[in-house]
Amino acid sequence: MSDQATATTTAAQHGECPANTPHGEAWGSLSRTHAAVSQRLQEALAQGDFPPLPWYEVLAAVAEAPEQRMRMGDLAEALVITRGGLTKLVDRLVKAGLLERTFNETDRRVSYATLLPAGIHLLTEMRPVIVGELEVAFSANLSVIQANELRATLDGIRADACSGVV
Amino acid sequence: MSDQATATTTAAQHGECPANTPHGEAWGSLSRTHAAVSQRLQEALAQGDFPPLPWYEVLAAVAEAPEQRMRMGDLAEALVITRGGLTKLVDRLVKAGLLERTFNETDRRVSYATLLPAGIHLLTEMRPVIVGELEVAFSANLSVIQANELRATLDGIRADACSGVV
DNA sequence: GGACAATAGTTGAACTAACAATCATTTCTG
DNA sequence: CAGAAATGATTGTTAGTTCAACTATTGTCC
Repeated sequence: MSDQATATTTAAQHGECPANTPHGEAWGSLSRTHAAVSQRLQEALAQGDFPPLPWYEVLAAVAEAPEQRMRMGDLAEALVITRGGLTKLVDRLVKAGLLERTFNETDRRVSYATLLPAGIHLLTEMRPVIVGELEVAFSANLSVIQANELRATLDGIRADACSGVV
Repeated sequence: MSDQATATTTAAQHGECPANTPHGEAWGSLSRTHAAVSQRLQEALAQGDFPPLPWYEVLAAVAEAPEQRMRMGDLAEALVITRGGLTKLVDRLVKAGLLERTFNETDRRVSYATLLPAGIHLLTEMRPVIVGELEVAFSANLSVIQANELRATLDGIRADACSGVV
């Protein structure tokens, strides 16, 4: 145990620790950048007395859907959170009068999260805050072309991460 | 401000919602990709009866630091989590025998999270799982050169997001 | 048509993380 | 040198998330 520890210690001290694969480094940057930007957005929202970031994500996702409504399962998948978590998140937005639950007559298992006028209104107030912060964080580093390239790269990675069980 | 809301409401109803700026889209991809890859890593770790992803991140960060130890504040900043959260996270790793707390004689405010042999050993077991999953997710989409470009891009964004208060 | 599996969503318990307040130590300043 | 400000870390509280179990509805296959 001690000799093994000594050996690894030496390796790390020499900087030849095998963690630093290019993809590992890229993942580290991705993870930390997500946390940093997310933190910045949360701060900006809190400063304006707005609800937390997940509320915005729900509203934005539903607003883009046809008829301003989405099935719970689809919404959970779009936000990459669990269905149980989404149920309670939507509960809070419903309680705040931003969403309502509507139902499907032909398949009574499914329920929709449907945008209410108050939700649309709040979304229009939150959006400039989000967009403004993102411009600050992204504009200095990314042209429009580069932003689209970045998006395409990340979407490709996500596709592999999801269907990657194969 | 109400006319502004009305105008935007109409826009949303017509599906020409202005949220889709290039930077906004890039952020959406970044956020969802982070969640998807993170989820995949968590699943792989759970499947091998390994501790959750944050434990790996702590161990990996400390392992790369000189003398396999880091000040709590620096570690929190590196992982982009709060100091309070880190205190309790390190508590769990200490309780598991992976880290120990050590102290600085010259400044007795600071404490270090110091890697123990068991932590080094666990790290060497977890690393191939993480690296393997990342290879699957990234290799199909990214050459080594592209991975480094992605890393540089993301690091630039993070720098702006952190120092961006200006 | 009726049992069985599959799908959609919700609920309760355990865990995790963030926020604010606090303690201890050090540094600055008059 | 004493007191105030700043720094480093921890603690209690609160809120949010996940996981597993559960209900309800629909589809499938003898």
